[in-house]
Formats: sequence, C-alpha cells, structure tokens
Amino acid sequence: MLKKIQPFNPLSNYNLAIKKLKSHNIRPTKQRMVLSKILFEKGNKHITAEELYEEVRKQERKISLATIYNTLKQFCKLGLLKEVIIDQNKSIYCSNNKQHYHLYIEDENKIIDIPHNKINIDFNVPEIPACLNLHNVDIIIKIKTKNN
Amino acid sequence: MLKKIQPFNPLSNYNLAIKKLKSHNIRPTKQRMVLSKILFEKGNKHITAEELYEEVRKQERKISLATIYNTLKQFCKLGLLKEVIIDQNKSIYCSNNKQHYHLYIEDENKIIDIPHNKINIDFNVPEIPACLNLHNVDIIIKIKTKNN
DNA sequence: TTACATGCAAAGCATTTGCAGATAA
DNA sequence: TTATCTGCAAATGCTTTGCATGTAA
Repeated sequence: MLKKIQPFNPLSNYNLAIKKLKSHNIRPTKQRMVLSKILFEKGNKHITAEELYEEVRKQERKISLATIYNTLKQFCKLGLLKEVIIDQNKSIYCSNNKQHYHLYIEDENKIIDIPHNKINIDFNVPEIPACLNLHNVDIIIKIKTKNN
Repeated sequence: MLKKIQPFNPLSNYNLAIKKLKSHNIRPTKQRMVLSKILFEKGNKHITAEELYEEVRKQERKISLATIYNTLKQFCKLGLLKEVIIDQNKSIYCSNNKQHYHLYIEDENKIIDIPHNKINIDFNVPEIPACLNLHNVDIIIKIKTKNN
C-alpha cells in the first residue's frame, strides 16, 4: 500500500520525505507518494519535470504535468529538492540532501554535485548583507570543455 | 554621427565593442551602434532585454525586441556581454569585460559582480575533464537574505 | 548590386493558473 | 462533510524564427 508510512530511518531520503510531508500537514496522496518513491528511494537523482513525467508513465500510474510541477515546487519549498536552473527552458531537480553545489558541463548536458567544501568564497564584498543566511546559498558553475 | 568610428582607446568598452564588430565583419548598423552606446559607454551595466528596449524607446530610436535579442546574443558570442540566467523568465546581460562571477540577491532582485579571485574552486572532482578550458566558466551564486 | 540586417507577427516551449471534479481526513 | 488536491486546457512570458522589406558596402 502506498499510503502506509514506513518507520523512520535517518539514512533514507524517502523516509525523510514522508516525514517532512507529515510534519507540514501535507496529505500523502497517491501522486505524492509515487513521486517521492521515484525521487528519493534510490539515492541521489538529477531529473527534469518531463523525465519524471515519463518515469511515472512507465510505471503503474499517470500523473499530469501540472501536478508534477506543483509537487516539485512544493518539495523544493520543504527543502527536499533543489532546483538547478540550467537555462531558459531547462530546470533540473536534484534530490541530494547534503549541502552541495552544482557543476554543469554544457557540451555534455551533464550535471555533477560538488561538495560544498570544494568551493571557497570570500564573502568580503561590501554590498553583501552582513547577516547573510548561509543556508540559502546556491552556486551553479557552468563550464564548456570545447570552444563553441 | 553614430556611424563614425572613434579612435581606439583601450580603456573604453564602447570603443572595444566597435573594434570587435569591425574585426568580425559585422556591419555597424544604426541599431547596433545605438545598443553599443547604451551598453558600453557608461561603465558596467546589468540590464535585461526589456529594459534595453525601454532605454532605446526613451531615446531617438525604436528597435524591435527581436533585433534587441539577436544583438544581445551576438554580443555575447563576441565576448562583449555575459548573459546571467537568473530564472526561467529573467536573464540579465552584463557589460563588465573583466573576468568575474555573479552574486544574485533574490529578495532584492539585485546582481553584484564578484572579482574572480574572491572564489576559489578546488577542481579536484573526478568527473571534471582534465583539459578544462577555464575561460568558459560561469559562476552564479544565488542567495536569499530572508527565510521566505 | 547583393549579401546581410531588421522588424513584424507568429511560433515555440517550459511553466503556471483557473476551475470543475475528485479525494483524504 | 469539507478543506485540500488533481488534472485538464488555456494562459503566460520570455525568446526565437520565417519571411518580406530595408540597408551597408
């Protein structure tokens, strides 16, 4: 049964996700459970809304794109996902729940998680507010390996 | 006369722009000159396509949005501008021609250039191609100063 | 003269929204 | 029962494109 909540296991992103839904009074509907399973059950994922839509279609159910987008957005707000905006018409959702940044290799259309300690930022830029909340920092590094 | 090419002055982004157009056999049309003037004459700018369209309208001419977009893209290819993709429906074009990265403060909708030496990246990530061309690195740091 | 550039309107595309019907509690 | 959620289709908003007209060299 999808509705059944498994016992909490701190090592599982999936269980963490279900717990977050509960604690935020968000109903564990069929759609949300199916999406949580795909996103959080098998380790870190980088996936687009369209790809997620396809994965659902390959399985037992169909979930509308509108609901997929709404759910992705909601999961982002809960901190379960991170949206990585690649360009005007490409966002990738990342289910790695450790603090990290993103490297995007343009030629290969490939995204790699970078542990946060690989990047050092000297925040001594006068315009940056002093009381900066460091939890809300996203870094996207875009590289090209070839010239055009 | 807009068409007249001023003598080259290495300190002027505007003259650099005109020189680049010439060296790439791109015709210095009225539209391109008007846009170059706005973008490069008065130091570093951060501007959207729409804002640029407005600035032109406030002046003597009208340039279609299509041409604005095409020109911005072309200038990016020539290395005269840098496109900073903020989100799905916001790109900012930056005329700073020194090597730098970008800090975007979400709550204030404000973008700040960061000198490249303020950020140190340990590129010892196994998946990164060894022969990385470092000139093609873009870094965008997005921060929120408030919690929602 | 002719290759290139412009501008309009239409198309493209990911994402969002309004709303009627469905569902969880 | 009722507040919330879903899904469809339509709307949105930025950007690109096709093509006829205009322009630089």
